[in-house]
Amino acid sequence: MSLDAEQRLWVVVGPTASGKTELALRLAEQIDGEVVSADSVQVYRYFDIGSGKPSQAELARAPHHLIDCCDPHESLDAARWAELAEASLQEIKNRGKRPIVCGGSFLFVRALIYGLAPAPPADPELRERHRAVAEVHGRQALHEELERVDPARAAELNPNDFVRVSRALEIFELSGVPMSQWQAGHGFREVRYPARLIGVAREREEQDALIAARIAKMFAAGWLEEVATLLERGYADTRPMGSVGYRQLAELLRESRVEELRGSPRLEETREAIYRATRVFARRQRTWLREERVEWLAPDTLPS
RNA sequence: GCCCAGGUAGCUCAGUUGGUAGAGCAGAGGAUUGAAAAUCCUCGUGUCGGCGGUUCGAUUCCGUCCCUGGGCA
Repeated sequence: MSLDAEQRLWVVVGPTASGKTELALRLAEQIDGEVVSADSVQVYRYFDIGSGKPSQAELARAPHHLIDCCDPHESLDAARWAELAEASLQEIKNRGKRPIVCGGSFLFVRALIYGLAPAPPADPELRERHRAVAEVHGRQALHEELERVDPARAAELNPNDFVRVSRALEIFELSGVPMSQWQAGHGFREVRYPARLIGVAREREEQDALIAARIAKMFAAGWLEEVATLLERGYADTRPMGSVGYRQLAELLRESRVEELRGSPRLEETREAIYRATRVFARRQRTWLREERVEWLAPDTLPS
């Protein structure tokens, strides 16, 4: 192991179901490390099965951080996650251990490694206002508003991309400074944590098969029942309920009860839809990773 | 066997008053600076079921055959 590798922050990346958890655990065991999860759904308590949280047995193999760290109503965002992750890194170092970041939420990973532009944080009231404007006047109207205050950012965004248009407006309304200006001063140029990105290389077909197997396992483990319980407990409108799989199951459970769904064709259709949505998600993850320099390891091997 | 409704993109379907056709989903690629498992963008030639006929020209009209539903026997 080179000195350089020792000093850098190890980050296990890769598309969903590619084997990140196992690789991270084996690394942790090898170097006596602790795992910091970079997963936008696993941070939420109670969303256990469908988010693919590590099992009890896996959790026992190494200490884990940022799993179950917040309530589903809290809506943890990338900036807040990065703060928590930094705190975890510090804590681990103080203990004389080594952290291994592991996860598939790459904006989170980027926010940790490079930080985000120091623009103002999200404001729920403004977002609600933007939503209302878009509803009444259309997304175009919101984009036109952005064109007036931040033409540079407006030019980069498609008017339909409500989420980003709203965020750009929000930044200007809160700070009086256009988002494009905040970005120009930041640009992901400064590396705060030099990182070594590692992933498990998979053929496309193998990857699809792993996704299918994983979904089958989740249903066998009682995913449908988990979602039904979460809905009963009032988590219908939370962030994680909008994630892949939870979203589809929640919709299904809006009109049907668990008992009538078990083994039904409708459940089978939903399972198919979840499989497809997961593959689409994995594709988007692959797009993120193309940008980064990642060491792709053959399955069941460890980095040198 | 007869009657009715269909057979159009991998799937579900729209459409062409006759000038060889387009949506959604799927699939592929891309973007991504506090919603990120979110959000958004780009990419559509397919014997328009087969064979004949009418026509300058048929996926469209006519005939016939095949297939799939449904009804009557």
